[in-house]
Amino acid sequence: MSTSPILDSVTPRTQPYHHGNLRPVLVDTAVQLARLTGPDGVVLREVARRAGVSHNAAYRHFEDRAALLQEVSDRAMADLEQAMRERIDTVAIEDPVTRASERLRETGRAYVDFAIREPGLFAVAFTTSAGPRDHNSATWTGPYGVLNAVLDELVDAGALTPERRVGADVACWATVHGYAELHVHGPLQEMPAALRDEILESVLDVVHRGLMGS
Amino acid sequence: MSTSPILDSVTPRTQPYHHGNLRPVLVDTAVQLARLTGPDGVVLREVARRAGVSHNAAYRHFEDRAALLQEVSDRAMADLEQAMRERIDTVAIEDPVTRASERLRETGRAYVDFAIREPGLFAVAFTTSAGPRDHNSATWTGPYGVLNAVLDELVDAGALTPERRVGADVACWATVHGYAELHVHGPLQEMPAALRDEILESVLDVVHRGLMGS
DNA sequence: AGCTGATGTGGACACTGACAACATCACGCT
DNA sequence: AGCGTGATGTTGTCAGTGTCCACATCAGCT
Repeated sequence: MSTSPILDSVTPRTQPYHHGNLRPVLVDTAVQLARLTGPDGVVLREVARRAGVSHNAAYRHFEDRAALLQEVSDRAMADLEQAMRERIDTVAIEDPVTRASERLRETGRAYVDFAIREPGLFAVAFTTSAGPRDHNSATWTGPYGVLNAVLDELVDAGALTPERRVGADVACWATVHGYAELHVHGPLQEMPAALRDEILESVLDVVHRGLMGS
Repeated sequence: MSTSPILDSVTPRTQPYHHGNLRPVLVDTAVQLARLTGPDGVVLREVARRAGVSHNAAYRHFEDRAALLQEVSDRAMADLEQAMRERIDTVAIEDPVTRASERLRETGRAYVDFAIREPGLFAVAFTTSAGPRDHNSATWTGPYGVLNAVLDELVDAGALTPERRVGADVACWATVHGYAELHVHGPLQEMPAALRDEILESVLDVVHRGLMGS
């Protein structure tokens, strides 16, 4: 049936018509783009291009561009959580009080470091936020769950009173989140890294004293 | 020369060819759009449409879409600053220490309130941030300048030691900024207003204790 | 063998930011 | 008085994007 063997050997699809594994590849590609350029860089057609597939192919796996972005956001949140867990586990201190305190500090440092190291992912993580599913701290997972667990350790160690435990999660979260935002996308972008780290320590001091007294 | 008097009486431009006052009108329109839809809503063609002018007219007054957005950002920053100043001036307390403390709290409340009340402007204000021109707190104006002034009042009143004054600005800023972000664009959007205000007070308590001891 | 549903393609449409060529007009110079 | 010149506004165009629709391909079941 071939009119020309040349066309037949050159033209035939080097890739099968059906990719077979497209969805995860699309997500990976989108994550890669998000790391480079943030939320606005996650362009449906560019993702398809890099996946070696036609534009529109993504619509078989995602409702929307927003749906794909949400997937990237979930991945970013998971990455952030893991970064926090890893850093927390590096604390090797016996005394329960100082141990819990230091673990809280590492939580904050990990949060800010992640934002600095992965600005694109950090941005995507908080652009399409479905928010905490419920207001019950116990069942919550993700970065917020990690923070809550560490704060509970402080209460168990007797370093944080139950009264001050109320709202402490939001206070900690807001502080490191704001610090990260101001440095990553905000007006403090140009601050040298050394100074940034130094001031972060003093900010963590403020939170520590505010929660547990001097 | 008119082929038809009807066309001549119907067609003539109701508006003069040159707008005469376009630039400020464009900025106003852009601000209006930003309030409704945030940074992404500031669409050059839509701004021109609402100003009753053709697309591209804006290019005679702004280099870029980014340039127009920067103008909106400046306006938003000025609005935020004014909101803070107004709220600060409502504090009517004699005792210098409690007066300065309360003025600091009002600074934070005003910041968060503005973000809640004008989410679009708040977002634009921090999207295109040129950042503090210099790291010298004295010459700085805008919201950051207001904060620094209030913190200096606390030092003058003897409530805040000079050592703890270092980095206090960033600590305060980060806390309220993070609190605002989490509530305006972030995972805490769905929190009821009453609870939001209540927790903000406890967060401000943490900052107060952290800076000035219990 | 043939059907069917899932998956991928090609083509369109409306929208956007940006550029280039042209139109209009206020103002100053001769 | 006339002219021209630069600022301002317009029209036309291009590439790029998200999304919809019709069609192509193909694996697996009947």
